[in-house]
Amino acid sequence: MAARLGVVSVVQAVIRSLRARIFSGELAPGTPLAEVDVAAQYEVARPTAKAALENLVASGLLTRNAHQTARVTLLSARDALDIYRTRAIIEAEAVRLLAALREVPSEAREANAEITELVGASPIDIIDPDIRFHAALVQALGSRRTSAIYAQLTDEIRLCMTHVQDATLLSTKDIAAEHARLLQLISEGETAAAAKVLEEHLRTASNKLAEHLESL
Amino acid sequence: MAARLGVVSVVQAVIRSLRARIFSGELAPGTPLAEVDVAAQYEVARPTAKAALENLVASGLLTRNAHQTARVTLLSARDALDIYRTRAIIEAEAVRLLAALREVPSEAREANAEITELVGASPIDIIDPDIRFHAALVQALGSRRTSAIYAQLTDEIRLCMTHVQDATLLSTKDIAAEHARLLQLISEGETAAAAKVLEEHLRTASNKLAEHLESL
DNA sequence: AATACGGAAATTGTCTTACAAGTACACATG
DNA sequence: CATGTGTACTTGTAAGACAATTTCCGTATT
Repeated sequence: MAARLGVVSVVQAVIRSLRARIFSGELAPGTPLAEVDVAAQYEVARPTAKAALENLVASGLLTRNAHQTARVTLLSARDALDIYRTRAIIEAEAVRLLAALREVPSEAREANAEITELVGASPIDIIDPDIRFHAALVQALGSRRTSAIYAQLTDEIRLCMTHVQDATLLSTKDIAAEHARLLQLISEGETAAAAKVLEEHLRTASNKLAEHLESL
Repeated sequence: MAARLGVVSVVQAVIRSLRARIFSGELAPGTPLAEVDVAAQYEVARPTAKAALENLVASGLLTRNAHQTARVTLLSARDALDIYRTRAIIEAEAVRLLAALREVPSEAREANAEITELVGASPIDIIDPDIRFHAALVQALGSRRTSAIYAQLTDEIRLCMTHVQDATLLSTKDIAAEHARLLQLISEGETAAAAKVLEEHLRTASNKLAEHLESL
């Protein structure tokens, strides 16, 4: 049950901290993270810092070439479109299965309820429930590997969000409404229609996102 | 252009060698790989061996718990079904796109021609062209991340193959015939039928595979 | 003045050594 | 025979050092 403790290993702890700082926006895209600096900041040995950085590079959160210092990944518009296209493949399949079973995951319903309550809040606050909503759909597939792959994508999706930061790309109300419509189609067993709504939902979101990234 | 050289870094070289040995069957599933042993074999420092092992653990080729020596992953029947289910999601989407464009990737056609020529050969020899056939379909999606994810899955697929080793699960002739039928449906623009054939192709393969793994 | 060359600084890649911490297995003991 | 303990083995982390590579800046040349 070590997973419930905050620290499993020093490397893991550093990884967690860096991830949190990246997602919070404290470490903005492009920020350099040298091994010695990270080691000094956390008071750990350089190999430890190195291992943490390599892990984050593998996740796509950091980018680095050989003999160059790692930097927080700066995603392009092309990247955003690619990420959303990939997630759409997985989520569409999940939605088709759920619709075939006419099974609406309770976590998805709860996450969307949370979004509905946050109509006036900052767009940053809806990132978390929004991600939980979509993750709940994928989770329903019940595939360990599909979920793992989607979790990886989720990291990059969150990174996308930090790029746009406070920019309001879509209204909270619209998002909640589209989610609700999707859940309704699932409950009605409309597999094709549900998949179509999801794909359209992701397409409009990624277009807005790409448009915003292009303007940077 | 360092990628064309055999050695980019020592860690990478060790990773490559271990991967090859795992896929060749020299390192059978369950084989323990202690850090000190790997370091001694390749005459590298333990941290270097450690980094290589950690990379392979991340790929799923090796398995290890904290403070325990890594072992070549032993896949269960459940794992095989999960792997094939996940790859089916991605490949089905690729096939649907290709059929919509009526575009048959030349690499897929060439890979299947290679399989056809190997009707009498050992089942091990068709692993490579078979994997290339399926990879060509996914490559056609033109998505960097989808391809990367599929490449990861490919590692586990190859690992599956080493588990069954010489066991003839499906006849080479049948495989080539199903591939040919799939390509034909793609060229005819039969999106739904092509996807269905692919899913059936993967389902029968994974069932045979799972059945065989269950009996171990 | 612009460009090419050369060198110094910074950073990563790897190795060596060392010790701490955890796990597993055998052994002794009740 | 079951249980607890201790030891050997393995991994986790640290500290220091040197090699290799890249980047950047200053200098010299055209």
